[in-house]
Amino acid sequence: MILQINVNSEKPLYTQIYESILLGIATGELAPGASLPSVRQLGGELGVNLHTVNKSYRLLAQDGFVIINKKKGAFVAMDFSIDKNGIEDLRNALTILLAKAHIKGLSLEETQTLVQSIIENFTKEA
Amino acid sequence: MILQINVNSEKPLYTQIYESILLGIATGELAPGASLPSVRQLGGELGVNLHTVNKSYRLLAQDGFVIINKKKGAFVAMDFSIDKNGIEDLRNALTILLAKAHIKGLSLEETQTLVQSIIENFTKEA
DNA sequence: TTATCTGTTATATAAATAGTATAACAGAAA
DNA sequence: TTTCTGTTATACTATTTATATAACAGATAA
Repeated sequence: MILQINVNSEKPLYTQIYESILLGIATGELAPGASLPSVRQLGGELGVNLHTVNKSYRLLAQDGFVIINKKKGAFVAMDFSIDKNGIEDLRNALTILLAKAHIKGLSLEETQTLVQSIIENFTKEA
Repeated sequence: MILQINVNSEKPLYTQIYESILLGIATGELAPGASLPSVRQLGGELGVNLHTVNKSYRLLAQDGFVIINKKKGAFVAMDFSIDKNGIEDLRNALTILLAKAHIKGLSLEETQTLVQSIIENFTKEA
Protein backbone atom coordinates (compact mmCIF):
# COMPACT_ATOMS: atom_id res chain seq x y z
CA MET A 1 0.00 0.00 0.00
CA ILE A 2 2.35 2.67 -1.21
CA LEU A 3 0.38 5.41 -2.92
CA GLN A 4 1.72 8.66 -4.26
CA ILE A 5 0.72 12.11 -3.09
CA ASN A 6 1.92 15.48 -4.34
CA VAL A 7 2.22 18.18 -1.70
CA ASN A 8 2.47 20.86 -4.40
CA SER A 9 -0.74 19.81 -6.12
CA GLU A 10 -3.73 22.12 -6.14
CA LYS A 11 -5.76 19.10 -5.01
CA PRO A 12 -6.19 18.75 -1.24
CA LEU A 13 -4.21 15.90 0.27
CA TYR A 14 -7.35 14.14 1.50
CA THR A 15 -8.73 14.26 -2.05
CA GLN A 16 -5.54 12.74 -3.45
CA ILE A 17 -5.71 9.93 -0.92
CA TYR A 18 -9.42 9.42 -1.60
CA GLU A 19 -8.83 9.16 -5.33
CA SER A 20 -5.81 6.88 -5.03
CA ILE A 21 -7.77 4.39 -2.96
CA LEU A 22 -10.75 4.74 -5.28
CA LEU A 23 -8.57 3.84 -8.25
CA GLY A 24 -7.13 0.94 -6.30
CA ILE A 25 -10.63 -0.41 -5.80
CA ALA A 26 -11.60 0.18 -9.42
CA THR A 27 -8.62 -1.76 -10.74
CA GLY A 28 -9.13 -4.58 -8.26
CA GLU A 29 -5.79 -3.94 -6.62
CA LEU A 30 -7.87 -3.39 -3.51
CA ALA A 31 -10.37 -6.24 -3.42
CA PRO A 32 -13.75 -6.07 -1.66
CA GLY A 33 -13.21 -6.77 2.04
CA ALA A 34 -9.52 -5.92 1.92
CA SER A 35 -8.27 -4.03 4.94
CA LEU A 36 -6.86 -0.54 4.54
CA PRO A 37 -3.88 0.59 6.59
CA SER A 38 -4.73 2.34 9.83
CA VAL A 39 -4.98 6.11 9.68
CA ARG A 40 -1.80 6.36 11.71
CA GLN A 41 0.15 3.91 9.57
CA LEU A 42 -0.83 5.44 6.23
CA GLY A 43 -0.31 8.92 7.62
CA GLY A 44 3.16 7.88 8.69
CA GLU A 45 3.99 6.38 5.30
CA LEU A 46 2.80 9.47 3.44
CA GLY A 47 4.18 12.00 5.89
CA VAL A 48 0.70 13.28 6.53
CA ASN A 49 -1.37 13.84 9.65
CA LEU A 50 -3.67 11.02 10.73
CA HIS A 51 -6.65 13.36 10.62
CA THR A 52 -6.03 13.99 6.93
CA VAL A 53 -6.11 10.26 6.22
CA ASN A 54 -9.13 9.92 8.47
CA LYS A 55 -10.99 12.51 6.40
CA SER A 56 -10.29 10.52 3.23
CA TYR A 57 -11.58 7.36 4.89
CA ARG A 58 -14.71 9.11 6.15
CA LEU A 59 -15.49 10.41 2.67
CA LEU A 60 -14.87 6.99 1.13
CA ALA A 61 -17.22 5.45 3.70
CA GLN A 62 -19.78 8.19 3.11
CA ASP A 63 -19.73 7.38 -0.62
CA GLY A 64 -20.11 3.66 0.03
CA PHE A 65 -16.66 2.53 -1.08
CA VAL A 66 -15.32 1.73 2.37
CA ILE A 67 -16.68 0.33 5.61
CA ILE A 68 -15.23 1.63 8.86
CA ASN A 69 -15.21 -0.54 11.95
CA LYS A 70 -14.44 1.73 14.87
CA LYS A 71 -12.26 -0.81 16.59
CA LYS A 72 -10.96 -2.96 13.74
CA GLY A 73 -10.16 -0.40 11.11
CA ALA A 74 -11.25 0.45 7.56
CA PHE A 75 -12.07 -2.10 4.85
CA VAL A 76 -13.03 -1.99 1.21
CA ALA A 77 -16.80 -2.45 1.04
CA MET A 78 -18.20 -5.85 0.04
CA ASP A 79 -21.13 -4.69 -2.05
CA PHE A 80 -21.40 -1.39 -3.90
CA SER A 81 -24.98 -0.37 -4.37
CA ILE A 82 -25.67 2.57 -6.64
CA ASP A 83 -28.49 4.78 -5.48
CA LYS A 84 -30.58 7.21 -7.50
CA ASN A 85 -28.73 10.11 -5.93
CA GLY A 86 -25.41 8.63 -7.02
CA ILE A 87 -26.56 8.39 -10.62
CA GLU A 88 -27.68 11.99 -10.52
CA ASP A 89 -24.37 13.18 -9.10
CA LEU A 90 -22.46 11.13 -11.65
CA ARG A 91 -24.48 12.56 -14.50
CA ASN A 92 -23.98 16.13 -13.32
CA ALA A 93 -20.24 15.73 -12.89
CA LEU A 94 -19.92 13.97 -16.25
CA THR A 95 -21.90 16.75 -17.92
CA ILE A 96 -19.32 19.37 -16.97
CA LEU A 97 -16.40 17.29 -18.25
CA LEU A 98 -18.15 16.30 -21.45
CA ALA A 99 -19.15 19.92 -22.06
CA LYS A 100 -15.49 20.89 -22.04
CA ALA A 101 -14.62 18.08 -24.43
CA HIS A 102 -17.55 18.91 -26.68
CA ILE A 103 -16.64 22.59 -26.90
CA LYS A 104 -13.04 21.67 -27.65
CA GLY A 105 -14.28 19.79 -30.68
CA LEU A 106 -14.04 16.22 -29.43
CA SER A 107 -16.55 14.16 -31.40
CA LEU A 108 -18.99 11.68 -29.90
CA GLU A 109 -16.96 8.84 -31.34
CA GLU A 110 -13.66 10.18 -30.00
CA THR A 111 -15.23 10.64 -26.58
CA GLN A 112 -16.68 7.12 -26.61
CA THR A 113 -13.27 5.75 -27.54
CA LEU A 114 -11.66 7.65 -24.67
CA VAL A 115 -14.28 6.41 -22.22
CA GLN A 116 -13.87 2.83 -23.40
CA SER A 117 -10.10 3.08 -23.09
CA ILE A 118 -10.36 4.29 -19.51
CA ILE A 119 -12.86 1.64 -18.44
CA GLU A 120 -10.89 -1.15 -20.08
CA ASN A 121 -7.86 -0.07 -18.11
CA PHE A 122 -9.77 -0.89 -14.92
CA THR A 123 -10.16 -4.54 -15.89
CA LYS A 124 -6.78 -4.92 -17.54
CA GLU A 125 -4.22 -7.13 -15.79
CA ALA A 126 -1.27 -5.27 -14.32
CA MET B 1 -28.38 35.92 -19.40
CA ILE B 2 -30.11 34.84 -16.25
CA LEU B 3 -28.21 31.93 -14.73
CA GLN B 4 -28.94 30.23 -11.45
CA ILE B 5 -26.61 30.07 -8.47
CA ASN B 6 -27.13 28.38 -5.13
CA VAL B 7 -25.61 30.15 -2.15
CA ASN B 8 -26.06 27.03 -0.01
CA SER B 9 -24.20 24.77 -2.43
CA GLU B 10 -20.91 23.24 -1.43
CA LYS B 11 -19.59 24.44 -4.77
CA PRO B 12 -17.88 27.85 -4.69
CA LEU B 13 -19.90 30.62 -6.34
CA TYR B 14 -17.19 31.25 -8.94
CA THR B 15 -17.28 27.55 -9.89
CA GLN B 16 -21.05 27.65 -10.29
CA ILE B 17 -20.78 30.69 -12.54
CA TYR B 18 -17.93 29.07 -14.49
CA GLU B 19 -19.93 25.90 -15.08
CA SER B 20 -23.14 27.72 -15.99
CA ILE B 21 -21.37 29.70 -18.70
CA LEU B 22 -19.53 26.57 -19.83
CA LEU B 23 -22.83 24.75 -20.29
CA GLY B 24 -24.21 27.77 -22.13
CA ILE B 25 -21.34 27.53 -24.60
CA ALA B 26 -21.68 23.75 -24.94
CA THR B 27 -25.37 23.97 -25.80
CA GLY B 28 -24.81 26.84 -28.22
CA GLU B 29 -26.94 29.18 -26.15
CA LEU B 30 -23.78 31.27 -25.96
CA ALA B 31 -22.40 31.35 -29.49
CA PRO B 32 -18.72 31.89 -30.33
CA GLY B 33 -18.00 35.61 -30.23
CA ALA B 34 -21.03 36.40 -28.09
CA SER B 35 -20.42 39.02 -25.44
CA LEU B 36 -20.79 38.14 -21.79
CA PRO B 37 -22.30 40.60 -19.33
CA SER B 38 -19.80 42.83 -17.54
CA VAL B 39 -18.53 41.61 -14.21
CA ARG B 40 -20.49 44.38 -12.51
CA GLN B 41 -23.71 43.65 -14.34
CA LEU B 42 -23.65 39.89 -13.79
CA GLY B 43 -22.56 40.40 -10.21
CA GLY B 44 -25.52 42.70 -9.70
CA GLU B 45 -27.96 40.25 -11.27
CA LEU B 46 -26.71 37.37 -9.15
CA GLY B 47 -26.25 39.35 -5.97
CA VAL B 48 -22.58 38.51 -5.99
CA ASN B 49 -19.44 40.59 -5.78
CA LEU B 50 -17.82 41.64 -9.06
CA HIS B 51 -14.56 39.98 -8.03
CA THR B 52 -16.32 36.65 -7.75
CA VAL B 53 -17.62 36.99 -11.32
CA ASN B 54 -14.22 38.21 -12.42
CA LYS B 55 -12.61 35.05 -11.06
CA SER B 56 -15.01 32.91 -13.09
CA TYR B 57 -14.17 34.89 -16.23
CA ARG B 58 -10.43 34.62 -15.61
CA LEU B 59 -10.68 30.85 -15.22
CA LEU B 60 -12.82 30.56 -18.35
CA ALA B 61 -10.24 32.62 -20.25
CA GLN B 62 -7.41 30.55 -18.79
CA ASP B 63 -9.09 27.40 -20.07
CA GLY B 64 -9.62 28.88 -23.53
CA PHE B 65 -13.40 29.21 -23.44
CA VAL B 66 -13.51 32.98 -23.17
CA ILE B 67 -11.50 35.92 -24.48
CA ILE B 68 -11.17 38.95 -22.27
CA ASN B 69 -10.65 42.39 -23.79
CA LYS B 70 -9.58 44.65 -21.00
CA LYS B 71 -11.57 47.58 -22.29
CA LYS B 72 -14.41 45.93 -24.19
CA GLY B 73 -15.38 43.09 -21.91
CA ALA B 74 -15.49 39.30 -22.05
CA PHE B 75 -16.55 37.28 -25.10
CA VAL B 76 -17.06 33.62 -25.90
CA ALA B 77 -13.95 32.45 -27.76
CA MET B 78 -14.10 32.03 -31.53
CA ASP B 79 -11.98 28.92 -31.88
CA PHE B 80 -11.46 26.27 -29.23
CA SER B 81 -8.18 24.51 -29.69
CA ILE B 82 -7.56 21.43 -27.60
CA ASP B 83 -3.99 21.06 -26.45
CA LYS B 84 -2.19 17.95 -25.27
CA ASN B 85 -2.37 19.17 -21.72
CA GLY B 86 -6.13 19.58 -22.01
CA ILE B 87 -6.54 16.00 -23.20
CA GLU B 88 -4.46 14.79 -20.28
CA ASP B 89 -6.50 16.76 -17.75
CA LEU B 90 -9.74 15.55 -19.30
CA ARG B 91 -8.61 11.94 -19.16
CA ASN B 92 -7.54 12.21 -15.53
CA ALA B 93 -10.79 13.83 -14.44
CA LEU B 94 -12.83 11.32 -16.43
CA THR B 95 -10.90 8.45 -14.88
CA ILE B 96 -12.04 9.38 -11.37
CA LEU B 97 -15.69 9.64 -12.37
CA LEU B 98 -15.64 6.44 -14.39
CA ALA B 99 -13.90 4.62 -11.57
CA LYS B 100 -16.81 5.46 -9.28
CA ALA B 101 -19.30 4.29 -11.89
CA HIS B 102 -17.32 1.13 -12.56
CA ILE B 103 -17.10 0.21 -8.88
CA LYS B 104 -20.81 0.84 -8.47
CA GLY B 105 -21.43 -1.79 -11.11
CA LEU B 106 -22.25 0.39 -14.12
CA SER B 107 -21.40 -1.62 -17.23
CA LEU B 108 -19.42 -0.29 -20.18
CA GLU B 109 -22.59 -0.24 -22.23
CA GLU B 110 -24.58 1.61 -19.59
CA THR B 111 -21.80 4.15 -19.25
CA GLN B 112 -21.58 4.65 -23.02
CA THR B 113 -25.33 5.17 -23.13
CA LEU B 114 -25.12 7.77 -20.37
CA VAL B 115 -22.26 9.56 -22.14
CA GLN B 116 -24.12 9.56 -25.43
CA SER B 117 -27.25 10.90 -23.76
CA ILE B 118 -25.34 13.79 -22.22
CA ILE B 119 -23.53 14.74 -25.42
CA GLU B 120 -26.70 14.56 -27.48
CA ASN B 121 -28.30 16.99 -25.08
CA PHE B 122 -25.67 19.57 -26.08
CA THR B 123 -26.77 19.54 -29.70
CA LYS B 124 -30.47 19.15 -29.05
CA GLU B 125 -32.72 22.13 -29.81
CA ALA B 126 -34.21 23.84 -26.79
C1' DT C 1 -3.97 -8.84 32.96
C1' DT C 2 -1.52 -5.81 30.34
C1' DA C 3 0.09 -3.70 26.40
C1' DT C 4 -1.05 -2.45 21.80
C1' DC C 5 -3.99 -1.27 18.15
C1' DT C 6 -8.35 0.80 16.22
C1' DG C 7 -11.17 5.04 14.84
C1' DT C 8 -12.96 8.97 17.37
C1' DT C 9 -13.24 13.25 19.90
C1' DA C 10 -11.42 17.47 21.60
C1' DT C 11 -8.59 21.54 21.47
C1' DA C 12 -5.42 24.61 19.41
C1' DT C 13 -2.91 26.73 15.76
C1' DA C 14 -1.40 28.30 11.07
C1' DA C 15 -2.04 28.94 6.18
C1' DA C 16 -4.81 29.17 2.21
C1' DT C 17 -9.22 29.83 -0.02
C1' DA C 18 -13.71 32.07 -0.73
C1' DG C 19 -16.27 36.05 -0.66
C1' DT C 20 -17.37 40.78 0.23
C1' DA C 21 -16.60 45.91 0.22
C1' DT C 22 -14.73 50.05 -1.48
C1' DA C 23 -11.85 52.90 -4.18
C1' DA C 24 -9.12 54.09 -7.93
C1' DC C 25 -6.89 53.45 -12.70
C1' DA C 26 -6.58 53.71 -17.80
C1' DG C 27 -8.41 53.03 -22.08
C1' DA C 28 -12.54 52.47 -25.20
C1' DA C 29 -16.82 54.28 -26.71
C1' DA C 30 -20.83 57.15 -27.04
C1' DT D 1 -17.11 64.60 -21.04
C1' DT D 2 -19.38 60.89 -19.26
C1' DT D 3 -19.89 56.12 -19.03
C1' DC D 4 -18.34 51.58 -19.44
C1' DT D 5 -14.65 47.95 -19.41
C1' DG D 6 -11.47 44.72 -16.75
C1' DT D 7 -7.84 45.44 -13.45
C1' DT D 8 -5.38 46.53 -9.27
C1' DA D 9 -5.08 47.55 -4.48
C1' DT D 10 -6.41 47.24 0.26
C1' DA D 11 -9.05 45.45 3.99
C1' DC D 12 -11.89 42.38 6.31
C1' DT D 13 -14.55 37.98 7.62
C1' DA D 14 -15.54 33.13 7.40
C1' DT D 15 -14.48 28.64 5.93
C1' DT D 16 -11.38 25.09 4.55
C1' DT D 17 -7.10 22.58 4.75
C1' DA D 18 -3.60 20.63 7.47
C1' DT D 19 -0.96 19.88 11.44
C1' DA D 20 -0.07 18.78 16.47
C1' DT D 21 -1.07 16.70 20.72
C1' DA D 22 -3.77 14.35 24.02
C1' DA D 23 -7.16 11.40 25.59
C1' DC D 24 -11.04 7.80 25.16
C1' DA D 25 -13.11 3.17 24.75
C1' DG D 26 -13.28 -1.12 22.79
C1' DA D 27 -10.94 -5.00 20.36
C1' DT D 28 -7.02 -8.04 20.21
C1' DA D 29 -2.96 -10.49 21.29
C1' DA D 30 1.01 -11.49 24.36
